[in-house]
Formats: sequence, C-alpha cells, structure tokens
Amino acid sequence: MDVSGKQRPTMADVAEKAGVSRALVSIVFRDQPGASQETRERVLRVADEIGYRPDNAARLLARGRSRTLGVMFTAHHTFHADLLEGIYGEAERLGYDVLLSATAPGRGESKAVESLLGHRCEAVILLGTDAAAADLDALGRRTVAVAVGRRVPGARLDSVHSAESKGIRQAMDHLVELGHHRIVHIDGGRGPGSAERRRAYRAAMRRAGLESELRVIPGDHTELSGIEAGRLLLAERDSGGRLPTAVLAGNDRCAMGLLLALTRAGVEVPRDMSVVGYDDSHLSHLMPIGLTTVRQDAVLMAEHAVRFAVERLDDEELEPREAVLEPKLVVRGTSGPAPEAAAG
Amino acid sequence: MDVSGKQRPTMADVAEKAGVSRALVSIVFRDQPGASQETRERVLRVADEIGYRPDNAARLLARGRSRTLGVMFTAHHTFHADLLEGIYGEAERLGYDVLLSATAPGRGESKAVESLLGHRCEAVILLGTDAAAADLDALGRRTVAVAVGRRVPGARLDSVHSAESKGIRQAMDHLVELGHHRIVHIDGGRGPGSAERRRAYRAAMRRAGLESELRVIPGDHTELSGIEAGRLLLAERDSGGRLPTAVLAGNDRCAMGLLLALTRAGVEVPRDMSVVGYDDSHLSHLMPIGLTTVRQDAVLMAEHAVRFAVERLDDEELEPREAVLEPKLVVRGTSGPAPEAAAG
DNA sequence: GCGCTCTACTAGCGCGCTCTAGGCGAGTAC
DNA sequence: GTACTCGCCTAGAGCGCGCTAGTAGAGCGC
Repeated sequence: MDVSGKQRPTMADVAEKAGVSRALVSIVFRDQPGASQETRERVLRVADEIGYRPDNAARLLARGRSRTLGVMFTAHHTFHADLLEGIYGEAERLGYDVLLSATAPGRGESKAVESLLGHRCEAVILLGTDAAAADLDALGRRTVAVAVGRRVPGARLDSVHSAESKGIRQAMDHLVELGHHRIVHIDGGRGPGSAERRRAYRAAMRRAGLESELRVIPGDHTELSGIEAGRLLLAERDSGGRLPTAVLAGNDRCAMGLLLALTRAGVEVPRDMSVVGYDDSHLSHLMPIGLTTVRQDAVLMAEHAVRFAVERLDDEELEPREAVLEPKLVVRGTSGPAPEAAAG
Repeated sequence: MDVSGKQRPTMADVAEKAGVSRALVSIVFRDQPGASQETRERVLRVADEIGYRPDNAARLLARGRSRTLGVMFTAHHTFHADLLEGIYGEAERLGYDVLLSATAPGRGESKAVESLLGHRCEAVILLGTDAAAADLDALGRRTVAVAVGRRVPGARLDSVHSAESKGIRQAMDHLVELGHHRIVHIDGGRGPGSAERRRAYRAAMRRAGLESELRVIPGDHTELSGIEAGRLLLAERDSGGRLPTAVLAGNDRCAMGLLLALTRAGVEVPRDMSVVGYDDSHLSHLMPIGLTTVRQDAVLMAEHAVRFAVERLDDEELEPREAVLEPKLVVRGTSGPAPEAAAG
C-alpha cells in the first residue's frame, strides 16, 4: 500500500482518499475560508494518515512569493549565533521562514548569497559582511538586502548597526576615568564596524590628550588575534618595554583570546591590565568575573534587520534606511583602576 | 525596460532575448550536450545581462530531485561550526547543495527539521541531536537521515560518531600515567556521546583501581557548565576539601569554561590541576598553551555523514550504517604530572 | 534519387502547488 | 415566479523549470 518506495504523497493523494478536490485540500492547508469544519477535519486526518506534507518548492512556485528570508553568517562567530536567535524569533512572528547559509574557508560570501538567492529567498540578511560597498549596492538593487553590523553609506540597502563611535567613546571615557593612559586598541581589520571603532578610538585618545600613547595593533575579530596581540605585548615587556595599562579589543572573541594569553603569563586582570571587549556576546557573561564590554543588543539588532527586510518587501520603493542602535558600556570585572593610579 | 519592479527574469526572458527556445536555455544552464559553443556563449551573455538566475524551486519541482542536503545544528556549538565546513566541502564535491537550520532557544529540533524537510531537502544531517531514539527512527523511515556525534542503535538511520570509549580510555590512561588519582568527570547530560563517555570514564577509573575516587559532576557541554563545575570545586576546596588533580571535561567548551574559572581563582593549570577536553574544536588550538583534548576529526566526520546521506539516496534499501571514527588524544599544555606525584 | 547518422535545436507535457472564476444548492427578499 | 446572496466546493490555468520525443538540415554512401 504504502511500501512503494519513499514517494512523497501529494495533495492529489489526499484529495482522492478524502473524496474531495485538490483545491479543497489546498484551502484546508492554507487555513483559508471555504471549507466546512467537518471537511477540514477529515482532510487533515487523511493527510496525517498517509503522511502528507506540503511541498514548499511547489508552493513557492505557485505562490510567486516564498516568504523566506535568507541569512548569511559566519559559522564561528558567537555574536552571529546570538543574532540568529533573534532573527528566528522575529521572522516567525512575522510569518516568514528562515534559511541559513554560512561562510567558511573555501566558501566565500558570494557563494553563500548565491545559494540563498537560488533557493528563492525574498530577501537576504548579511551578518557582518566585509564585501565591498559597490557589491552590496549591486546586491541591494537586485534583491532586498540588509547588512547587519556595518554601515554602508550610499548603497541601496538597509543596514542595522550600533553607534560604534558612541560605544567606543563610553569605553574610553570609562578607562580614562580609571586613570589609564597607555590604552592600546586591537582592531578588527576590515571586519564590520572596525573602521568606525578604530576611528573613534583615535578620536578619544586625542580628546583625552593621549595622542602620544595612541597605538593600534592589527587584528581580525578572532580569539587568535587576541592571543597574538597578547603575545606581542608580553614579548615587548620581556624585552624591556612596558605593558599598556588597558586594552580595547576589537570584539569579545579578541578580548577573550587576549585574556587567555595574559592570565597564562601571570598578568592579572584587571589589577595589572584592564581589558574591554565589544559585542556582549554569550561569552562575556560566562566569564567568572565577567568581561567589561560594549553591549550590542543582538536580539534588538536582529529584530530591526528582519523588520527592515519585511517592510521593504511590502514596499519596494522605500528609501534605504539605517538603524543605529545605542550601544551601552557594561562594566564587569575586567576593568579597574590603572596600575600607576592605584600605586600613587 | 528593466525598471518594471523586481520581477525575476525567467528562462523564457533569456530565450526570447537570445532568439532561441526555452529548452535550449535549459540545456545551456544544465551544461548538457546539445548546443553549439557559439549559442552557449550568447545565451550565457544574455542571461548575465538581464540578471537571470535559475529558480531552484521550479528546478526541484521539475526535476523531482532537489540534490539538497539539510543540516540541523546548534548555533553556539563551535564543534558544529567545524563540522559545517567539512559538510559544505564534501557536499559541493558530490554536487549537492546545503541548507542550514539552527536549533536555538524557542526553536527545537523538530521545528528545525520540519523547516528543512519543507524545503525539500532529500536528506537531513543532524549534528548532535538529543532527540529520542524512537523519534530518530521515525525520521529515518520518513526520509534519509544521518546522526552525527551520536550512536542510535536500532534506529533506521545512519550515524557517524567517534569511538567515545576509546577516546576516553586514552585520555584516562594518559592521566593515570601522569600519576593522577582524583580524576573528576564533568559530563554532558543527555548531550550526544555523553552517556558513552561517562560509562568509559567509570570503566577506566575501575580498571585503574580508583573506584573510590570516581566522581561525575553533571554538566551540559557548554562553557557555563564548566564554569559552574569549577566554582563548585573551588567552593569545596575553600571549605576544607581537596581539589581533584585532574578533570576530564565533557567537551572543549566545558573545559574552556573550567579553565577560565580555575585560572581566575589562581589555580594554575597544569601545575595544580590537569584539564582534558573532548572534540578538538577550534578553541583548543587557540589557547596559548593549548588544551589537551581528544581529537574528533570534524572534517572526516562531516565527509562520512555527507557520503552516507548521498549513498543512501542512491540506494534506499541500504541497511543502516554506523561509522565509528578513531579519536585520538592530543596532548597539549593543560595536562601534566599530578601534584602529589611531582611533590614526592 | 534514397536511407542513414549526427548535430543543433524546439514543442509541449508535467512536477505539486496556488488561485481565479465559477457551479450548485439552499436560503431570503420581493 | 425572478433575483440575489452565501456557504461549500471544483475546474483548470499557470508558476519556472526539466526532459522526452521529435524536427530540420547537413553530410555521406550508394
């Protein structure tokens, strides 16, 4: 009866077995008016019996709309994982399905996006893209796109990011107030938001009259870059230099790596050095004394991104919009008074 | 000309503009024989001009097969991120597309799987599922499914996992050889592989004549559980107890959390305590002195999983198979001689 | 001339669904 | 009676593609 291979049952099978037309089955499954309660129940029962499930591909095709959002993310970024949770929630609320596509070594952003578009996503949400602005502009013209965590001035797409400069300014004010002078920044290379953070760091150093101490160590938003920066600083100390009293990391992952390198080498945080991260990803809460970091509300960002996408789907003519969320410094245990200040 | 909304161009548009039939365009895009080189180039050029891209939904529908694998994973698991990379690679090699669906708070495994199936994935690969064996069996009967990182004896699906007991045995042998007696295991609750690891730990302790020291602290494969276990141990020490000399963590994330808790509290690893992880995820390489861990080759596991899925798609009648990969202890910096042994 | 093969191409059905247009019977109004 | 509505249901076109069957034309042998 049923053993004839794993042939998916179709609407026609349900219709036949329930003694109604295909159209009626369709109505029932779309939960639309036009069928009696009795028939509805019978159809659903039969469908369940023969294991029928609507075929999305056919559905999309027939409907013309897929009500599916594509999300590009990077597998190893914990902050992206935080964002994903928010995206799933908001998308479900708005009646959209979500498809994921990861970037990974050997699988660049364009491949990931192509895959999504090929699966008929109506819009793509890019988490932390580092594509050229021109490419993003082109993408935005071809389809509905939203960039998260990154400003893309002039490009034809919506973006959601936090006011990087404000976040950095808060962090820097915090450190300066604690008496820090030698404040080093490990940056995020061409990662999303890095340019703004770097700029804000420089500005803050100047404003505090610390231009002479200004120093940016190149990094890339991974634990490894934090570890390497840590090693670099420790090596400098060992060859007679002085450690900075505070480090402003490019993000939490980087801060995490740095902390590991430091604690391993016996540098106590925050007694000997303060460390501030950026993101407030899952990691930051986890640490025993907590990472002082600049909070970007992942859920809020995610919700904005989804809403932008959906609103633009409803009205293609919308001008590109930009949501700039207020970041907020969260002081936890990794920042404290500067050693000099404490010593005298 | 082109401004008429964001209407996706179809094959017919390309055909018309190139002055050929739809079928020919189809041939060109499927890279099939039956078109002259000249025509091929013209069609591709035209397609590029008007921004045509094949519509997957229609494609699947017409073809009957989607050649798409669905992967369920958990957003915050770094080991899953490692697996994903391998999956993408192997799937591409075999000509399959990959669709991702994450589990997250508020989005259980069944939801994630339904989403994949709804998008016409031919097979689903479950990374670290903790679903009941009966559910997995049902899933395996309904579609082609592969469970990664978990044994599912008796269920109608393929599985790929490592020989947990061997891995644990190697780790335990290593610790015992180093003179450790008080070896505690933080387990992974009902997480994949946990039961086997727990059992193997117990067996190893017994074999080493250390039943009296046997102790399992409940955990759940997250950093947090490592931190909490760390706090617990430290609290016990502070109220007069003794720290274990070694901890066998449920996975790397847990080991990571534990290390953070320990180093924060001034417990030096491996001088005061040895820590061994499980997975050899990205994290483990990153740490300055490196985490001693049991290596599960993510890429290899991923490749097996993809191949199992594809092979079963080609031959539905295959008996359920199980790939058991040899794990391998990787000794890095977090394990060393037991304190007592070193002291005397 | 015929039949044959080979290459380059096309017509048109069908995948499983949505959705518009409409049918049918019963009720309600006049 | 006609005219209209309303609730429940169906016929059938079409979504964008893949694919089978077939055609047109060139070349070649006899």
